[in-house]
Amino acid sequence: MQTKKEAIQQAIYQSAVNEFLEKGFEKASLRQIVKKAGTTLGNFYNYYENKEAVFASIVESAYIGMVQLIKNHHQWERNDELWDLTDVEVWRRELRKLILPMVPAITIPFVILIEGSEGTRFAHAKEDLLAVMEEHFMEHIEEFNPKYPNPQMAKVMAEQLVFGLVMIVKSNEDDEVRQQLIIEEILFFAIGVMGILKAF
Amino acid sequence: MQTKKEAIQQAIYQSAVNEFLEKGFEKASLRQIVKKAGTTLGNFYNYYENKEAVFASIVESAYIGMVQLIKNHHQWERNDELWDLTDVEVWRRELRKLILPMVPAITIPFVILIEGSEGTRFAHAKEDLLAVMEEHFMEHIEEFNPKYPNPQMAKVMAEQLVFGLVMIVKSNEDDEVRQQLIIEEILFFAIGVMGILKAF
Amino acid sequence: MQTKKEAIQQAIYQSAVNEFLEKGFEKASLRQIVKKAGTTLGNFYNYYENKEAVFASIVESAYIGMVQLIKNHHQWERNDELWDLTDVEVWRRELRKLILPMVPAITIPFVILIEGSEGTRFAHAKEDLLAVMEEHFMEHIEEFNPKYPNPQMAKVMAEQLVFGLVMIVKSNEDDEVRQQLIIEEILFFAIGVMGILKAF
Amino acid sequence: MQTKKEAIQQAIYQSAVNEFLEKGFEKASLRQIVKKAGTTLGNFYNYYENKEAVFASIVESAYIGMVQLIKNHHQWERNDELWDLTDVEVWRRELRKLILPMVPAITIPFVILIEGSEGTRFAHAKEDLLAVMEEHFMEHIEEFNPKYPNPQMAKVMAEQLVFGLVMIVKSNEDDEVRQQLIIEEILFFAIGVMGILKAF
DNA sequence: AATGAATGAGGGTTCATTCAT
DNA sequence: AATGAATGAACCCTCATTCAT
Repeated sequence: MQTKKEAIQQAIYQSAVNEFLEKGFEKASLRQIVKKAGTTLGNFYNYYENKEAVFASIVESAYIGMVQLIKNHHQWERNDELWDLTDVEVWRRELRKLILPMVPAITIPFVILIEGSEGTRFAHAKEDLLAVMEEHFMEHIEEFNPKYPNPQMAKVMAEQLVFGLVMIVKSNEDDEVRQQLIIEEILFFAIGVMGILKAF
Repeated sequence: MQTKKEAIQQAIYQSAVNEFLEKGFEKASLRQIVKKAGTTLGNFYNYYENKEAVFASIVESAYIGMVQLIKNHHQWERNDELWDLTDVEVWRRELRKLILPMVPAITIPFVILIEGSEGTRFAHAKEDLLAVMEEHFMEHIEEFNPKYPNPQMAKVMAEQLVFGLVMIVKSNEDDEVRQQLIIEEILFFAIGVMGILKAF
Repeated sequence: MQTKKEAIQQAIYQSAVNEFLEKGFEKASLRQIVKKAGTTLGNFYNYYENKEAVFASIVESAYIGMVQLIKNHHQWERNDELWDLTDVEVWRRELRKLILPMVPAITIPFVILIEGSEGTRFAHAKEDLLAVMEEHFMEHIEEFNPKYPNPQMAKVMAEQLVFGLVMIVKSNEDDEVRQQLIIEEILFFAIGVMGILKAF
Repeated sequence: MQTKKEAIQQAIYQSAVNEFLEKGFEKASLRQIVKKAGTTLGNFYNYYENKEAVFASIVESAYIGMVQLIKNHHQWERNDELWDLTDVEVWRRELRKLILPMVPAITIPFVILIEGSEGTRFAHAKEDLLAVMEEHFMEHIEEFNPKYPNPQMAKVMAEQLVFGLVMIVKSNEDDEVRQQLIIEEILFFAIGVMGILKAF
């Protein structure tokens, strides 16, 4: 049975998720959070140490997952022959295998971590991820067309891809749909990147 | 000759641009703006009616430009044969002609309008633009592959493209470079979109 | 045998002693007290009525002792010939006899009563004691040099002596040492007072 | 002419002096300060950066004076023959010459610095002064009676003397009286210390 | 044109105490 | 006997805006 204590904690947690998702850490108002959770400001501090603590309780595991992902980033595409494929549908199938394990990490807490961490000790998370991804795109450029004249696109691609994943999660609540769209998103990037690299 | 009055107005304006770009309208602090502009809080109100007025003065013409762009969106790609091209380099050349007139609109005020309008009467601008672009992507889907099973990608694409343009402007101060990257960005989208549509 | 109930009460009591000694009544935090006592805020109220009650339980007997002391203050130095002595060492010996009975009253609770009572019903205790002692010093002045031009020193002496006793207790945990220093303290005052009175 | 601005600043300053003197930094309430100054909490921040800033404005020069005093502490009693005097009245006269230059430093801000600094960056000032004074008393013990069995009294003396000066300032508003009492206070200590050292 | 004083609302946080379980 | 949830007031501080000078 769920005790009342847990019910309120849950209510605060959920209300905080909504508030942080909508406004980010700094703009989020504890007064707003507790009001929507049906309790009082003083009582909030019986459940969480402070504003950052409830934020941390939301994003912490997403952060840990992200750190893992970054640590293993050299394994992201092991089979190099992937890039030789020309049939998009085959590509899609191969990508799915590659991407599926990462999908469960891409959730609302992940979105809050990326978009709403300013002002917290997680503020560096977004930049860390972007740095790795930029480097990753850079490696593709080096490999496929070292003479590509716009390497600044690596950074743009990194930010854009992360932002795209964030948008997919925010706009779609169903897990199946999210999964599908994430595959499409990454396929889209793979095709686009190869495309602009080819010609020069 | 620039009078002193104009100089102060300019200083406030520029300081406000920096502040709004960095923090958005709501988080921006008038105290910070006037301090960096070398004047005082009270004097600010001799030049602008209030916080939103200076924001508007920055963003207004970018907004008008955007509205124009939206109004003419059906003309964005007049020559349909464009999509039949297979040589990327030719595509790039054609796109350049198409895109160049739009480039001057994609500036810092545009970025502020898109990213920092929350809490102002321009808050809807971003959504308006996204709506048109989503519709635009939708039309491409209808035209090239009506059976494409993930039409939600139209929205993702729209948000992503706008965000990419914003990132390009924020990360690159040189006009030439911005222009170049904007072309690449749109080329990237064109290729990517055609790619994921092809297979189904 | 000490029951568990008594053990907790003891723990709270001791924790409160430390907290009140360190911060005084008003700055002391019940949360801090119960945490260090290993129990909870709610449970505290099963043992004490409120914050002031636990303070009173610490300070009460010291207060009663002090009231007794004050009531008998005319007996503090019965043998007037004491003041005729010139040999310091003899003085020290006589003072010891006089002072020893008072020493057990000068303890940590006494210190808390004097230093930390603000905000409680014991707040007046310090002033009461000081008033009597000031009067006492005044009597010495009257007796030995009625023309002494700085009778305000009586008040200063009173405050200083009490404060000195407090410091001795706070800085020295050993009973023997405390006793020794209290004798020295009072001897120091006796000599000093006689000294400044003599000359005028 | 005193402008209104200065009047309010003065009112806040004076109100803060009273509050800090009475309660110390931590217990002092800005709300109380501004209420007594006849203004509002928000307006306080037009005059001072924060609570600690107004505190600093009160004690800063007293602190600087104290640091100077400590730096020169080896000069406190240059003429060693002072201690050979037996006539108290001569002693009093010599002490007066020695002490007078220090008297202007012993003011209300000094009292606040010593008694009310906890929680501020001046918190160490009291201990610094006490350490030097304890050492100073220790030197006297070493010089006049190295076998004195209660060297812990050096610390007690230090705390007591400082406290005595504080009390003199708090209890007497007239500068002449303060001066007179400070002389007596230090004479009292000189006599007392020499007295308890003599016998062993 | 320029200053900055003044206001009032809102921000996060700590507190002693009460109460249902 | 024990828990800790709940309350409401107080804490320091920042804010955009108004206004008298």
